[in-house]
Amino acid sequence: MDSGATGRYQQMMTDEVLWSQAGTEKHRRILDAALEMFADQGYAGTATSEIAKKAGVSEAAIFRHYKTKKDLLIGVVAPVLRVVAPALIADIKGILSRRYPDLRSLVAALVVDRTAFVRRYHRVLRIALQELPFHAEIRAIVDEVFLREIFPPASETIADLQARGEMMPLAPELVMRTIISLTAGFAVHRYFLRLGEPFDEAAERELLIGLITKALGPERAD
Amino acid sequence: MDSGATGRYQQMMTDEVLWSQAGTEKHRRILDAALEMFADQGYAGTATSEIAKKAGVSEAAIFRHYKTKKDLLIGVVAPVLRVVAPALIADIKGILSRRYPDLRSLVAALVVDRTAFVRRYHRVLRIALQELPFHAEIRAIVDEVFLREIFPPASETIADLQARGEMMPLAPELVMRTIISLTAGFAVHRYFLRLGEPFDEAAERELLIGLITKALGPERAD
Amino acid sequence: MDSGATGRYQQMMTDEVLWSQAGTEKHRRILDAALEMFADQGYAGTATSEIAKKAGVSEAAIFRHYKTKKDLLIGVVAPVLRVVAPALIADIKGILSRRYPDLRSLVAALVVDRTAFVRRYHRVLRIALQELPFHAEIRAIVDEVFLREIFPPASETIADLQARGEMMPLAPELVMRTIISLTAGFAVHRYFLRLGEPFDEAAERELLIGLITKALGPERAD
Amino acid sequence: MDSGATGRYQQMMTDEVLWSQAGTEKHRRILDAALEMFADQGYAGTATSEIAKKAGVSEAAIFRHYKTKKDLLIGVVAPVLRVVAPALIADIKGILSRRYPDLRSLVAALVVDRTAFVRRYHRVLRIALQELPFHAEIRAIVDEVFLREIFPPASETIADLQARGEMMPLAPELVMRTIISLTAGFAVHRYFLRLGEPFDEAAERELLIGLITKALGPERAD
DNA sequence: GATGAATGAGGTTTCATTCAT
DNA sequence: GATGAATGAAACCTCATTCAT
Repeated sequence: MDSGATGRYQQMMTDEVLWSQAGTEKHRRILDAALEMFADQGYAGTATSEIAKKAGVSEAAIFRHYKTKKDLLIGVVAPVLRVVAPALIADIKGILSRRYPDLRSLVAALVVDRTAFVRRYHRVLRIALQELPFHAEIRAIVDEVFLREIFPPASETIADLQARGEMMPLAPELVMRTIISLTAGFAVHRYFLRLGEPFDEAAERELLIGLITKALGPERAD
Repeated sequence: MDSGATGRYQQMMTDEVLWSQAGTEKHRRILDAALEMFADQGYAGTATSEIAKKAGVSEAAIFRHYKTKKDLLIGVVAPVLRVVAPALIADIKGILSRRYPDLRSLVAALVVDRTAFVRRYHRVLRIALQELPFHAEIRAIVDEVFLREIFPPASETIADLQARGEMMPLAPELVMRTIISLTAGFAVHRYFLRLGEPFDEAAERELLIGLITKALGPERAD
Repeated sequence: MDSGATGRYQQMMTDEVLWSQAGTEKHRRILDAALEMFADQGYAGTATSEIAKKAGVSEAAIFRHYKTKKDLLIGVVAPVLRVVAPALIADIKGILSRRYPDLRSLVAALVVDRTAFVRRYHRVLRIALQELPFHAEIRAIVDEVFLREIFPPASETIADLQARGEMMPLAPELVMRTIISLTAGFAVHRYFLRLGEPFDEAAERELLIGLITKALGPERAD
Repeated sequence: MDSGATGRYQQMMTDEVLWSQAGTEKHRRILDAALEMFADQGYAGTATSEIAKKAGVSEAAIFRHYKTKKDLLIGVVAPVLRVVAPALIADIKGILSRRYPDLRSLVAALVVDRTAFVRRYHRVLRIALQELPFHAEIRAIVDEVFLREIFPPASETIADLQARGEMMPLAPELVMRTIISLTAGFAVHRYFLRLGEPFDEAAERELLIGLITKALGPERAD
């Protein structure tokens, strides 16, 4: 399901690589269990004892690796934000360095890539999103990664597209917010609000691509 | 602060009306305190004792009115969803029953209305959003209100606009998702990610209106 | 066993008066249990669960009254230091305001009083002594009570005795240290190092009185 | 710093000699760390993990040398009590075997010796004192050393002095208690209640000597 | 001989909830 | 109707100790 454009990191970023901090098998199981339970029940709604049970370890084992429950949360969330997000950027650059016949092709490449990312890491992203308002530590990571690693290259690319007349001359922040909003709307619909309906992912993705392209495309003569 | 277009419910839905369940001053203070703390710290992250202290009542007083903590959550969230949302719809109908020179004017009327709504109730909405994944009760209310009270009239209106050639012929779900996504992106940026930057609300709103109009406007000849 | 000179506080300072903070019977039982266990096993060596069990209450009951275990320690120790010690002083003043045929009679009155005090409160005193090095809070109380309420009147009395030629002209600190050291040596021997031997309290007290009198009495011609 | 009268053991009893049980550098570091932490935080208030960290070894290393934490406590405290105290006695005997012009010279020699001892080992003594009530093992050592090695020769010497008319005919236990009480009062003031005041050690020691001499000296004609 | 990982038992504290007054 | 006291259960976390490597 991952198209070739998705980039190399998809294959590499197995959990073993992602959780390179975890030296032991048990440590990895702790992270796996925490990831799943935090995603399902929220951070505050999950007891460390539940995580321990699900991981098949003692509760004390958790606290050997993480001084506090909050440290565990960071331990689960940070790698994805720190390691994966920058890898994404590298891929975006690859995508953008190619030539596209029109904005639509570009958006299509981007969206396919992004939805694959969301599909792969949706549980961690869900946790990060849910806990963002309550944990300054997570906000700090997001701020840092975004401002330092995502915003500058993305701005550059947007400026480039706008210079070529392929995109409306909107502020880069607004462009990014638009793409993120619409993609997130798609993802929320798809992954977080499971309404049990059948979901034709490919078709939906095409519609999303169309919407973004239309919203951001160059102004036509009225 | 609420423009005239905002509709009648704004004036009516003071907290006293909203919390019509609350017969006594104390009851209202409990709901106020719970609203604020749930919004700030999340449901699971807020102790009933904290709510009691902030409300200036005994903990037992809370449990006189609500059998369980979860009941209190519902008591805080449900009125807005049940009372306010339908009132919104009534207003939307009013908005839509008028004639507009073009889609843009319509979207403008809608967006102004919606952002006022978000501004007014953003804390309750935040709670509802945050707790949606964890509480079937809230999901049920949202489902019910949405499916029964919001979706049908909105669909009808969308179909109407599409019939008039003012809007792309997209599925009503997608149209609504698009409006919601972009408005929510705006609101999140505005209310939940306080980055401390100055924020020119009127200008930003114009941009939002432009984006939605462009995304959903009728297909131009290529 | 308390001679008339012992003063009024002995009769008054029952635990009910001492623990006036304790509104409930259970609260008092908590303080009683904590007092006993801290004295027997030390603060760090006593679990709150043990205190709860001995008091016949739930562990949570302890933490309703005292936010932390340390607060409980202070709650046990402070009243004796704050309420009883100053009452002592008042009595000392009474003792000293009388006329005595010689230093020995004065020391006798004092020692009887002091040993009665130690006998009455030896467990709290033991705790205070044991925990003094580890808890700045207790040190602060001792400092305050001593410097503010004990030292000044005692100094005055000592100066008075020295002026009358009844006592060696030593610094008041040293006089007090001598009395306290010898009395404490007596008390430690008597109450804290239970060597199981029979102990003729009255006779020992006489010896103590003699020693103090001799040590502090006026210099004889050599 | 140690005057000549202090005796031979001062030079010998470096920690290396004292902790002759410790074969390795690490073992010695463990004992050093335990000594310091037990003195500062008490036995029950010190975690083995803290000791390990301060010693720069693994926690397991501690348990290689000592089966339990209590064994470590004994390992820290016993040598001083078993090795140093008897050495003291030997010195006392030396001191006492000399002839003194009067009781005061004798007391002076003793006190100088004893305060030097306290200065040298005050941390171990502090631990022993603190933990005495809670550990039968320590009490047993103290009892044994005292009853077997200190009491008999000291009694003999006291009897000797009393026979020579240099000392009041008090029970040897009381004589020893008096000396210990007053010296301990001095030491507590000096080492354990650091009140931050300047402290003229030599002058204070003279006063202590005077007090003991006066308290225990022969009865003058009244 | 030393360690890092692991743990069972238990530490203090908090929680939502009940109940006598 | 309101409260302060009370609590069982469970929260997070720490402890002394063991053991495979």
